[in-house]
Amino acid sequence: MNTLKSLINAMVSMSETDFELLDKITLAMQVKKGAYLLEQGQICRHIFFLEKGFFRMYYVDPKGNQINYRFTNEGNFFVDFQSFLTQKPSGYFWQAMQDAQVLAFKYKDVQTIYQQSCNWERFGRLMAEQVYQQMNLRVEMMQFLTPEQRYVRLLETQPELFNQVSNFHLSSYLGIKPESLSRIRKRLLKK
Amino acid sequence: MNTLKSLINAMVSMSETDFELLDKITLAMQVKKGAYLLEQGQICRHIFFLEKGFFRMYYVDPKGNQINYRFTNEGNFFVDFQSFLTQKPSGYFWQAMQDAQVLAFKYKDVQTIYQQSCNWERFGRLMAEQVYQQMNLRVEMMQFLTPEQRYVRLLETQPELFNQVSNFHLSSYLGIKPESLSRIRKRLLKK
DNA sequence: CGCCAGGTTGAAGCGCTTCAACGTCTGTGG
DNA sequence: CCACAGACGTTGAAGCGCTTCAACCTGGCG
Repeated sequence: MNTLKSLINAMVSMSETDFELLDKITLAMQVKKGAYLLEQGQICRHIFFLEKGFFRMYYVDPKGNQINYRFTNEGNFFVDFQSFLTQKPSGYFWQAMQDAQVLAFKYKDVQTIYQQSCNWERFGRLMAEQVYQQMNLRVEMMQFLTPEQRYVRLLETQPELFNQVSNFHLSSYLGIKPESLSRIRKRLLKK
Repeated sequence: MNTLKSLINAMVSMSETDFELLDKITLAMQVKKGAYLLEQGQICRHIFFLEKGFFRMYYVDPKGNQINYRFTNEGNFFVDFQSFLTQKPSGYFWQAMQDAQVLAFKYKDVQTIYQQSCNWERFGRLMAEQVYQQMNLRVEMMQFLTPEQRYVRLLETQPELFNQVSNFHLSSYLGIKPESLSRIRKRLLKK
Protein backbone atom coordinates (compact mmCIF):
# COMPACT_ATOMS: atom_id res chain seq x y z
CA MET A 1 0.00 0.00 0.00
CA ASN A 2 1.39 3.42 -0.88
CA THR A 3 2.03 6.40 1.38
CA LEU A 4 -1.25 8.12 0.65
CA LYS A 5 -3.42 5.11 1.27
CA SER A 6 -1.77 4.16 4.52
CA LEU A 7 -2.09 7.77 5.62
CA ILE A 8 -5.79 7.74 4.83
CA ASN A 9 -6.32 4.36 6.42
CA ALA A 10 -4.80 5.64 9.64
CA MET A 11 -7.54 8.28 9.81
CA VAL A 12 -10.53 6.29 8.59
CA SER A 13 -10.44 2.57 8.08
CA MET A 14 -11.35 2.15 4.42
CA SER A 15 -12.79 -0.81 2.55
CA GLU A 16 -11.44 -2.23 -0.71
CA THR A 17 -14.35 -0.60 -2.53
CA ASP A 18 -13.53 2.76 -0.98
CA PHE A 19 -9.99 2.58 -2.28
CA GLU A 20 -11.23 1.52 -5.70
CA LEU A 21 -13.26 4.72 -5.80
CA LEU A 22 -10.09 6.62 -4.98
CA ASP A 23 -8.03 4.84 -7.63
CA LYS A 24 -10.53 5.79 -10.30
CA ILE A 25 -10.10 9.51 -9.65
CA THR A 26 -6.35 9.59 -8.93
CA LEU A 27 -4.23 11.52 -11.44
CA ALA A 28 -0.45 11.15 -11.15
CA MET A 29 1.80 13.91 -12.44
CA GLN A 30 5.41 15.05 -12.55
CA VAL A 31 6.12 18.73 -11.91
CA LYS A 32 9.37 20.50 -12.82
CA LYS A 33 11.11 22.86 -10.41
CA GLY A 34 9.70 26.34 -10.77
CA ALA A 35 6.46 25.19 -12.43
CA TYR A 36 3.03 26.20 -11.15
CA LEU A 37 0.04 24.06 -10.21
CA LEU A 38 -2.06 27.14 -9.50
CA GLU A 39 -1.73 30.78 -10.51
CA GLN A 40 -3.37 33.93 -9.21
CA GLY A 41 -6.75 34.41 -10.87
CA GLN A 42 -7.26 30.73 -11.64
CA ILE A 43 -9.81 28.58 -9.89
CA CYS A 44 -8.24 25.82 -7.82
CA ARG A 45 -9.82 22.79 -9.48
CA HIS A 46 -7.81 20.07 -7.73
CA ILE A 47 -6.68 18.87 -4.39
CA PHE A 48 -3.06 17.73 -4.61
CA PHE A 49 -1.08 15.23 -2.61
CA LEU A 50 2.69 15.68 -2.57
CA GLU A 51 4.56 12.40 -2.96
CA LYS A 52 7.96 13.95 -3.57
CA GLY A 53 9.31 17.50 -3.66
CA PHE A 54 8.54 20.78 -1.97
CA PHE A 55 5.98 23.49 -2.75
CA ARG A 56 5.26 27.00 -1.66
CA MET A 57 2.04 28.98 -1.86
CA TYR A 58 2.49 32.70 -2.23
CA TYR A 59 0.63 35.88 -2.88
CA VAL A 60 1.85 38.97 -4.71
CA ASP A 61 1.15 42.15 -2.79
CA PRO A 62 0.22 45.50 -4.40
CA LYS A 63 3.90 46.52 -4.42
CA GLY A 64 4.88 43.35 -6.28
CA ASN A 65 6.44 41.51 -3.33
CA GLN A 66 5.96 37.77 -3.15
CA ILE A 67 4.54 36.90 0.25
CA ASN A 68 4.71 33.24 1.23
CA TYR A 69 1.54 31.99 2.79
CA ARG A 70 2.22 28.28 3.20
CA PHE A 71 4.77 25.56 2.48
CA THR A 72 4.18 21.87 1.86
CA ASN A 73 6.55 18.98 2.16
CA GLU A 74 6.25 15.33 1.25
CA GLY A 75 3.34 13.28 2.50
CA ASN A 76 0.88 16.15 2.71
CA PHE A 77 -2.12 17.42 0.83
CA PHE A 78 -2.04 20.93 -0.58
CA VAL A 79 -4.68 23.08 -2.19
CA ASP A 80 -6.01 26.60 -2.06
CA PHE A 81 -8.84 25.37 0.09
CA GLN A 82 -10.64 28.70 -0.08
CA SER A 83 -10.69 28.70 -3.88
CA PHE A 84 -11.32 24.97 -4.04
CA LEU A 85 -14.33 25.07 -1.74
CA THR A 86 -15.93 28.10 -3.34
CA GLN A 87 -14.72 27.36 -6.91
CA LYS A 88 -13.85 31.03 -7.22
CA PRO A 89 -10.55 32.52 -8.46
CA SER A 90 -7.56 32.17 -6.21
CA GLY A 91 -5.31 34.98 -5.07
CA TYR A 92 -2.35 32.64 -4.81
CA PHE A 93 0.35 30.75 -6.67
CA TRP A 94 1.37 27.18 -5.86
CA GLN A 95 4.90 26.70 -7.13
CA ALA A 96 7.24 23.70 -7.08
CA MET A 97 10.53 24.59 -5.39
CA GLN A 98 12.04 21.27 -6.54
CA ASP A 99 11.19 18.66 -9.15
CA ALA A 100 8.09 17.01 -7.73
CA GLN A 101 5.78 14.06 -7.96
CA VAL A 102 2.16 14.81 -7.27
CA LEU A 103 -1.26 13.14 -7.18
CA ALA A 104 -4.23 15.26 -8.20
CA PHE A 105 -7.95 14.90 -7.48
CA LYS A 106 -10.54 16.90 -9.40
CA TYR A 107 -13.09 18.97 -7.52
CA LYS A 108 -16.01 17.17 -9.12
CA ASP A 109 -14.50 13.75 -8.49
CA VAL A 110 -13.92 14.61 -4.85
CA GLN A 111 -17.52 15.75 -4.45
CA THR A 112 -18.61 12.50 -6.07
CA ILE A 113 -16.77 10.16 -3.74
CA TYR A 114 -18.05 12.18 -0.78
CA GLN A 115 -21.51 11.21 -2.01
CA GLN A 116 -20.62 7.62 -2.81
CA SER A 117 -19.24 6.62 0.55
CA CYS A 118 -19.81 7.68 4.13
CA ASN A 119 -16.18 6.83 4.79
CA TRP A 120 -15.00 9.44 2.33
CA GLU A 121 -17.41 11.95 3.77
CA ARG A 122 -15.90 11.23 7.16
CA PHE A 123 -12.38 11.52 5.82
CA GLY A 124 -13.30 14.87 4.31
CA ARG A 125 -14.57 16.07 7.66
CA LEU A 126 -11.45 14.94 9.49
CA MET A 127 -9.22 16.63 6.90
CA ALA A 128 -11.14 19.89 7.16
CA GLU A 129 -10.91 19.70 10.95
CA GLN A 130 -7.19 19.12 10.70
CA VAL A 131 -6.47 22.06 8.41
CA TYR A 132 -8.69 24.18 10.62
CA GLN A 133 -6.41 23.43 13.53
CA GLN A 134 -3.37 24.41 11.52
CA MET A 135 -4.97 27.74 10.63
CA ASN A 136 -5.95 28.25 14.23
CA LEU A 137 -2.34 27.92 15.35
CA ARG A 138 -1.40 30.33 12.61
CA VAL A 139 -3.87 33.00 13.75
CA GLU A 140 -2.70 32.64 17.35
CA MET A 141 0.89 33.05 16.20
CA MET A 142 0.08 36.18 14.20
CA GLN A 143 -2.26 37.81 16.71
CA PHE A 144 -0.53 37.05 19.99
CA LEU A 145 3.18 37.05 19.21
CA THR A 146 5.74 39.68 18.19
CA PRO A 147 7.84 39.02 15.06
CA GLU A 148 10.72 37.83 17.21
CA GLN A 149 8.48 35.49 19.19
CA ARG A 150 7.01 34.14 15.96
CA TYR A 151 10.48 33.29 14.69
CA VAL A 152 11.33 31.46 17.90
CA ARG A 153 8.00 29.64 17.86
CA LEU A 154 8.60 28.51 14.29
CA LEU A 155 12.04 27.22 15.24
CA GLU A 156 10.44 25.19 18.01
CA THR A 157 7.44 23.86 16.15
CA GLN A 158 8.68 23.36 12.57
CA PRO A 159 12.48 23.12 12.68
CA GLU A 160 12.47 21.04 9.47
CA LEU A 161 11.26 24.11 7.56
CA PHE A 162 14.63 25.77 8.12
CA ASN A 163 16.35 23.09 6.05
CA GLN A 164 13.92 23.44 3.18
CA VAL A 165 13.37 27.17 2.93
CA SER A 166 15.76 30.13 2.84
CA ASN A 167 15.45 32.83 5.46
CA PHE A 168 14.44 35.11 2.63
CA HIS A 169 11.33 33.03 1.99
CA LEU A 170 10.64 32.45 5.65
CA SER A 171 10.55 36.15 6.45
CA SER A 172 7.36 36.89 4.54
CA TYR A 173 5.76 33.80 6.04
CA LEU A 174 6.45 35.35 9.44
CA GLY A 175 5.00 38.65 8.29
CA ILE A 176 8.27 40.59 8.33
CA LYS A 177 10.96 41.84 5.93
CA PRO A 178 14.14 39.85 5.16
CA GLU A 179 16.29 42.56 6.75
CA SER A 180 14.29 42.35 9.95
CA LEU A 181 14.63 38.58 10.11
CA SER A 182 18.36 38.95 9.66
CA ARG A 183 18.51 41.41 12.56
CA ILE A 184 16.28 39.26 14.75
CA ARG A 185 18.58 36.29 14.19
CA LYS A 186 21.60 38.40 15.06
CA ARG A 187 19.92 39.66 18.21
CA LEU A 188 19.02 36.13 19.31
CA LEU A 189 22.57 34.86 18.77
CA LYS A 190 23.82 37.19 21.49
CA LYS A 191 21.46 35.69 24.04
CA MET B 1 -39.06 24.75 12.41
CA ASN B 2 -36.66 26.72 14.56
CA THR B 3 -33.68 28.84 13.50
CA LEU B 4 -31.12 26.12 14.02
CA LYS B 5 -32.94 23.47 12.07
CA SER B 6 -33.70 25.69 9.10
CA LEU B 7 -30.07 26.74 9.11
CA ILE B 8 -28.95 23.13 9.05
CA ASN B 9 -31.49 22.17 6.43
CA ALA B 10 -30.17 24.89 4.16
CA MET B 11 -26.77 23.21 4.21
CA VAL B 12 -27.78 19.54 4.11
CA SER B 13 -31.29 18.42 3.47
CA MET B 14 -32.14 16.37 6.55
CA SER B 15 -34.72 13.65 7.09
CA GLU B 16 -37.19 13.50 9.98
CA THR B 17 -35.07 10.76 11.53
CA ASP B 18 -31.96 12.93 11.28
CA PHE B 19 -33.65 15.71 13.21
CA GLU B 20 -34.91 13.24 15.78
CA LEU B 21 -31.32 12.27 16.42
CA LEU B 22 -30.52 15.95 16.91
CA ASP B 23 -33.45 16.51 19.27
CA LYS B 24 -32.27 13.71 21.50
CA ILE B 25 -28.91 15.34 22.12
CA THR B 26 -30.00 19.00 22.28
CA LEU B 27 -29.55 20.71 25.63
CA ALA B 28 -31.16 24.14 26.07
CA MET B 29 -29.73 26.59 28.58
CA GLN B 30 -29.99 30.18 29.80
CA VAL B 31 -26.77 32.06 30.47
CA LYS B 32 -26.50 35.24 32.54
CA LYS B 33 -24.49 38.22 31.38
CA GLY B 34 -20.88 37.83 32.47
CA ALA B 35 -21.10 34.06 32.96
CA TYR B 36 -18.72 31.61 31.35
CA LEU B 37 -19.39 28.56 29.20
CA LEU B 38 -15.70 27.74 29.03
CA GLU B 39 -12.73 28.76 31.12
CA GLN B 40 -9.01 28.58 30.52
CA GLY B 41 -7.72 25.13 31.48
CA GLN B 42 -11.04 23.39 30.97
CA ILE B 43 -11.72 20.97 28.16
CA CYS B 44 -14.34 22.24 25.73
CA ARG B 45 -16.89 19.44 26.01
CA HIS B 46 -19.70 21.03 24.02
CA ILE B 47 -20.49 22.74 20.78
CA PHE B 48 -22.86 25.63 21.42
CA PHE B 49 -25.41 27.32 19.23
CA LEU B 50 -26.34 30.87 20.12
CA GLU B 51 -30.05 31.54 19.89
CA LYS B 52 -29.98 34.89 21.65
CA GLY B 53 -27.26 37.09 23.11
CA PHE B 54 -23.64 37.83 22.36
CA PHE B 55 -20.45 36.04 23.36
CA ARG B 56 -16.76 36.72 23.26
CA MET B 57 -13.84 34.29 23.34
CA TYR B 58 -10.71 35.65 24.90
CA TYR B 59 -7.28 34.66 26.06
CA VAL B 60 -5.31 36.11 28.96
CA ASP B 61 -1.75 36.94 27.99
CA PRO B 62 1.27 36.57 30.31
CA LYS B 63 0.90 40.22 31.41
CA GLY B 64 -2.73 39.64 32.39
CA ASN B 65 -4.34 41.42 29.43
CA GLN B 66 -7.52 39.97 28.02
CA ILE B 67 -7.09 39.46 24.29
CA ASN B 68 -10.26 38.87 22.32
CA TYR B 69 -9.95 36.09 19.81
CA ARG B 70 -13.47 35.78 18.46
CA PHE B 71 -17.00 37.10 18.86
CA THR B 72 -20.29 35.33 18.21
CA ASN B 73 -23.69 36.75 17.56
CA GLU B 74 -27.11 35.18 17.24
CA GLY B 75 -27.66 32.32 14.84
CA ASN B 76 -24.12 30.96 14.99
CA PHE B 77 -22.32 28.03 16.47
CA PHE B 78 -19.48 28.68 18.85
CA VAL B 79 -16.90 26.41 20.42
CA ASP B 80 -13.19 26.24 21.10
CA PHE B 81 -12.84 23.97 18.11
CA GLN B 82 -9.21 23.22 18.90
CA SER B 83 -10.00 22.03 22.41
CA PHE B 84 -13.21 20.34 21.31
CA LEU B 85 -11.55 18.31 18.56
CA THR B 86 -8.57 17.26 20.63
CA GLN B 87 -10.45 17.07 23.95
CA LYS B 88 -7.48 18.81 25.55
CA PRO B 89 -7.55 21.85 27.86
CA SER B 90 -8.46 25.17 26.30
CA GLY B 91 -6.45 28.36 26.58
CA TYR B 92 -9.59 30.45 26.26
CA PHE B 93 -12.67 31.81 27.99
CA TRP B 94 -16.11 31.96 26.37
CA GLN B 95 -18.06 34.67 28.17
CA ALA B 96 -21.62 35.94 27.71
CA MET B 97 -21.62 39.70 27.12
CA GLN B 98 -25.42 39.78 27.50
CA ASP B 99 -28.04 37.48 28.94
CA ALA B 100 -28.13 34.63 26.49
CA GLN B 101 -30.05 31.61 25.32
CA VAL B 102 -27.93 28.72 24.13
CA LEU B 103 -28.22 25.18 22.80
CA ALA B 104 -25.45 22.77 23.76
CA PHE B 105 -24.30 19.51 22.21
CA LYS B 106 -21.97 17.14 24.02
CA TYR B 107 -18.77 15.98 22.36
CA LYS B 108 -19.72 12.32 22.67
CA ASP B 109 -23.23 12.90 21.37
CA VAL B 110 -21.88 14.78 18.38
CA GLN B 111 -19.48 11.95 17.58
CA THR B 112 -22.40 9.55 17.87
CA ILE B 113 -24.67 11.26 15.39
CA TYR B 114 -21.75 11.56 12.97
CA GLN B 115 -21.67 7.76 13.08
CA GLN B 116 -25.41 7.31 12.93
CA SER B 117 -26.11 9.30 9.81
CA CYS B 118 -24.16 10.16 6.68
CA ASN B 119 -26.08 13.42 6.57
CA TRP B 120 -24.67 14.49 9.91
CA GLU B 121 -21.21 13.45 8.82
CA ARG B 122 -21.68 15.64 5.79
CA PHE B 123 -22.96 18.52 7.87
CA GLY B 124 -19.90 18.19 10.09
CA ARG B 125 -17.64 18.38 7.06
CA LEU B 126 -19.38 21.46 5.69
CA MET B 127 -19.21 23.17 9.08
CA ALA B 128 -15.50 22.43 9.40
CA GLU B 129 -14.93 23.74 5.87
CA GLN B 130 -16.84 26.89 6.73
CA VAL B 131 -14.92 27.68 9.89
CA TYR B 132 -11.73 26.93 8.00
CA GLN B 133 -12.59 29.68 5.56
CA GLN B 134 -13.20 32.12 8.38
CA MET B 135 -9.81 31.33 9.86
CA ASN B 136 -8.22 31.69 6.47
CA LEU B 137 -9.56 35.21 6.10
CA ARG B 138 -8.28 35.91 9.58
CA VAL B 139 -4.74 34.77 8.79
CA GLU B 140 -4.72 36.83 5.60
CA MET B 141 -5.85 39.85 7.56
CA MET B 142 -3.16 39.40 10.18
CA GLN B 143 -0.31 38.50 7.84
CA PHE B 144 -0.91 40.87 4.93
CA LEU B 145 -2.39 43.99 6.47
CA THR B 146 -1.14 46.75 8.75
CA PRO B 147 -3.16 47.54 11.89
CA GLU B 148 -4.80 50.47 10.16
CA GLN B 149 -5.72 48.36 7.13
CA ARG B 150 -7.11 45.67 9.42
CA TYR B 151 -9.40 48.19 11.08
CA VAL B 152 -10.66 49.41 7.71
CA ARG B 153 -11.13 45.84 6.50
CA LEU B 154 -13.15 44.98 9.60
CA LEU B 155 -15.34 48.03 9.06
CA GLU B 156 -16.03 46.84 5.52
CA THR B 157 -16.56 43.16 6.22
CA GLN B 158 -18.23 43.08 9.65
CA PRO B 159 -19.78 46.49 10.28
CA GLU B 160 -22.35 44.94 12.62
CA LEU B 161 -19.56 44.13 15.07
CA PHE B 162 -19.13 47.83 15.79
CA ASN B 163 -22.61 48.01 17.27
CA GLN B 164 -22.05 45.05 19.51
CA VAL B 165 -18.51 45.53 20.75
CA SER B 166 -16.69 48.51 22.24
CA ASN B 167 -13.56 49.79 20.57
CA PHE B 168 -11.74 48.66 23.65
CA HIS B 169 -12.65 45.05 22.96
CA LEU B 170 -12.14 45.36 19.23
CA SER B 171 -8.58 46.58 19.59
CA SER B 172 -7.18 43.32 20.92
CA TYR B 173 -9.10 41.44 18.25
CA LEU B 174 -7.20 43.52 15.70
CA GLY B 175 -3.93 42.80 17.46
CA ILE B 176 -3.33 46.32 18.71
CA LYS B 177 -3.66 48.41 21.90
CA PRO B 178 -6.76 50.49 22.68
CA GLU B 179 -4.73 53.71 22.49
CA SER B 180 -3.54 52.81 19.03
CA LEU B 181 -7.05 52.08 17.82
CA SER B 182 -8.13 55.45 19.14
CA ARG B 183 -5.33 57.17 17.23
CA ILE B 184 -6.03 55.18 14.06
CA ARG B 185 -9.66 56.26 14.17
CA LYS B 186 -8.63 59.87 14.65
CA ARG B 187 -6.21 59.66 11.74
CA LEU B 188 -8.87 58.16 9.45
CA LEU B 189 -11.40 60.85 10.35
CA LYS B 190 -9.14 63.49 8.81
CA LYS B 191 -9.12 61.70 5.48
C1' DC C 1 33.39 34.84 -15.84
C1' DG C 2 29.36 37.28 -14.73
C1' DC C 3 24.83 37.13 -13.14
C1' DC C 4 21.44 36.78 -9.63
C1' DA C 5 19.20 35.40 -5.51
C1' DG C 6 20.00 35.60 -0.89
C1' DG C 7 22.06 37.64 3.37
C1' DT C 8 24.03 41.43 6.18
C1' DT C 9 24.69 46.05 7.74
C1' DG C 10 23.96 51.13 8.36
C1' DA C 11 21.11 55.25 8.82
C1' DA C 12 16.82 57.47 8.91
C1' DG C 13 11.90 57.25 9.57
C1' DC C 14 7.41 55.88 10.96
C1' DG C 15 3.95 53.54 13.59
C1' DC C 16 2.62 51.10 17.39
C1' DT C 17 3.56 50.67 22.45
C1' DT C 18 4.14 52.20 26.99
C1' DC C 19 2.98 54.90 30.84
C1' DA C 20 0.50 58.39 32.73
C1' DA C 21 -3.12 61.66 33.13
C1' DC C 22 -7.67 63.07 32.60
C1' DG C 23 -12.61 63.04 30.88
C1' DT C 24 -16.99 60.64 30.19
C1' DC C 25 -20.59 57.59 30.96
C1' DT C 26 -23.11 54.03 33.43
C1' DG C 27 -24.56 51.37 37.04
C1' DT C 28 -24.63 50.70 42.02
C1' DG C 29 -25.02 51.45 46.86
C1' DG C 30 -25.33 54.67 50.70
C1' DC D 1 -30.53 61.56 44.76
C1' DC D 2 -25.89 61.98 44.95
C1' DA D 3 -21.30 59.83 45.37
C1' DC D 4 -18.31 56.84 43.70
C1' DA D 5 -16.28 53.04 41.34
C1' DG D 6 -15.24 50.87 37.16
C1' DA D 7 -15.01 50.50 32.26
C1' DC D 8 -14.01 52.93 28.30
C1' DG D 9 -11.97 56.57 25.44
C1' DT D 10 -8.65 60.21 24.36
C1' DT D 11 -4.37 62.65 24.45
C1' DG D 12 0.64 63.62 25.28
C1' DA D 13 5.49 62.35 25.50
C1' DA D 14 9.06 59.11 25.14
C1' DG D 15 10.79 54.78 23.40
C1' DC D 16 11.44 50.74 20.73
C1' DG D 17 11.13 47.73 16.80
C1' DC D 18 10.19 46.96 12.28
C1' DT D 19 10.55 49.23 7.64
C1' DT D 20 12.74 51.55 4.01
C1' DC D 21 16.43 52.45 1.02
C1' DA D 22 20.92 51.78 -0.15
C1' DA D 23 25.30 49.58 -0.29
C1' DC D 24 28.03 45.63 -0.31
C1' DC D 25 29.18 40.69 0.15
C1' DT D 26 28.74 35.76 -0.66
C1' DG D 27 27.79 31.43 -3.03
C1' DG D 28 25.65 28.83 -6.74
C1' DC D 29 24.94 28.26 -11.53
C1' DG D 30 24.74 28.83 -16.54
